[in-house]
Amino acid sequence: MATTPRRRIPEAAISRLPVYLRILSELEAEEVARVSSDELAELAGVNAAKVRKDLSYLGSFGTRGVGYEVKFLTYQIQRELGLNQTWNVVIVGAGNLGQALANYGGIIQRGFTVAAVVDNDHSKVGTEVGGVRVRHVEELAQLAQSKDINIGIIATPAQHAQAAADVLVKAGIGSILNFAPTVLSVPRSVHVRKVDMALELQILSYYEQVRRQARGDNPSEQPASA
Amino acid sequence: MATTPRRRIPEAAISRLPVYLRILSELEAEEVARVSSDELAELAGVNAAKVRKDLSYLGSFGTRGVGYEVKFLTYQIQRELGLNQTWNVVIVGAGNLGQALANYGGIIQRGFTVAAVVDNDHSKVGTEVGGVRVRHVEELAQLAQSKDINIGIIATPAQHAQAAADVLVKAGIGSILNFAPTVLSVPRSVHVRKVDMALELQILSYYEQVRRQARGDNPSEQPASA
DNA sequence: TGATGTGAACCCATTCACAGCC
DNA sequence: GGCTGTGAATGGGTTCACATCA
Repeated sequence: MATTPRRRIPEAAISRLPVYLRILSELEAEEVARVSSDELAELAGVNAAKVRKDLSYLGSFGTRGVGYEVKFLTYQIQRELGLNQTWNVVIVGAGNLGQALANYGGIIQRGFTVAAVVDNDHSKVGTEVGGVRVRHVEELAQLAQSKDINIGIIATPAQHAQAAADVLVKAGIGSILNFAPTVLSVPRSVHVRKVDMALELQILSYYEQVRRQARGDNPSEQPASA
Repeated sequence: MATTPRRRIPEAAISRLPVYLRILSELEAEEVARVSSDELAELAGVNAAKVRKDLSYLGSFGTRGVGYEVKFLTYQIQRELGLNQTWNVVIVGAGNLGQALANYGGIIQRGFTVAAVVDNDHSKVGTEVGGVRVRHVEELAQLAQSKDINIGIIATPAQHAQAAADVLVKAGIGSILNFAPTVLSVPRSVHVRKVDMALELQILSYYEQVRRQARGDNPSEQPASA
């Protein structure tokens, strides 16, 4: 026990750390050595108090009157997020999306390795996707163990997403990234995050509609072609 | 004025409405006529009070002692989100991602039409992607006007994302869905939503690391192979 | 009776404002 | 002097619990 007392960091703050991290890596590429909370806030599109509060959860890594050392802060955030180690992921579903994800090197980037790709379709098993041979989904539990896989990506059609989640959970995987347009039912201890373009578009639709109504437009069902 | 008094609906509630909508459409496909807040909550993975509160922002559409009429509630949520009309979107960037988005019919679904695809690369202009001819990004403002486009999707490489956003804003587009791993700087009135797999994975990494530490593991940089 | 709709209580997140330190 | 770090104040969102009504 007592590796680190590990203060509880609010979920909202955690979700912003990767944003700061990305900005810091850009700054490092530009050989900027130090950054203030004001600058970082500007670049991250949030306010400075939030940046300072978020960073203060990690510890006191800044220098009063000066700012934060870019490299040091990068290291600390990576450490906090667990990005100083490699995580093995499995992609469930070797269709279009699964293949795209496995091949898109820019997405599965430093720190994440596609250790396995599985599918329930026997005709796909054995083909090569993103540098690994596709295995049958029944082998998942065994693969997860032997390859130390902790994160699963669901890239199946909607109707198979829940079954995919069940298999992942049974294989002992605790974190799931869900690309299927489906609400997954999983034990409370499992973390699920969702990537869903349709949802995002529908939310934007709302704000566009508000804008339209504010302008006084009255789009009675179908906007006229004139 | 006074199209609808339009009460302010909390952002958090808005972001859940598309989830309810999707569940309702599944229920409708299964020919379920009524649903209670308890059932809906279970299917949406939230608690029942939240469902009732969210829905109450739209009006009193349920029946006490009974529940909600699936079709009627669907209609009301669609209406609230502006999904009873068609939105035209432009995709900026005709590379791999842009092409995938334009072609993936399941993503650009009912209510959204890919009215234009633009790119800054002249060699791509004129090719056909997702049923439309790619136009040069300089034509965007003109296209936005003539085709009544309100939503832009950024599918460019990171280094061009801000320029893409600038062009969209200048063209009068008020809502942006950003697939590039970049924080966009836009006027406050513009709504931006982000789809970013790498960010999501990094957040999951954090929770896996917490789990690992809770188990007492001590993965000193590289986990040993034993 | 049973489920909605909603004020009130609670809780988490954001922002303020300034003490503390370089 | 300037910027961090952080208690305190504020605000928004969630949950509770019950009055209300079919």
